[in-house]
Amino acid sequence: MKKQLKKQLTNSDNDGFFDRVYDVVRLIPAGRVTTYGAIARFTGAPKAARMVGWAMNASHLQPGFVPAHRVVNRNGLLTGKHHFRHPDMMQELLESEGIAVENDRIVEFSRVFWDPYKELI
DNA sequence: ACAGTGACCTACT
DNA sequence: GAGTAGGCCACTG
Repeated sequence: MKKQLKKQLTNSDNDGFFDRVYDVVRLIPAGRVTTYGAIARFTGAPKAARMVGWAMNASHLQPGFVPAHRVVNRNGLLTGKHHFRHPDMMQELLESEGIAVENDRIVEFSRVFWDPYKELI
């Protein structure tokens, strides 16, 4: 575990996928959210959404702040809430940023959705 | 070495 | 529309 993470942290023989993922996630403004798929597309691996999820799993070990709570699945569902220190932390973080969450789902998801392609061009 | 498992998504029945 | 299959690739037993 530590070895692999160290590899990514040191960025030695890494193709940069994880780092690009973290970079994009860090660029998500407060009060907006994006999806695993959107990040995967934007980082050049359209079908590697699961890897984005895995990257989020290790995001808390990254240097700096990685707002993993602003990344949800395509339906606006908070599928990753159980991987936070507290299961309800994800929802509370989102609500503290002005995002309404109901039944583990983001209300008005299409309105707060942040598309890297539209915002980072 | 190998098979199973995932914070997922798209595309095809 | 629901259900299935395939893809991505790191990690685990």
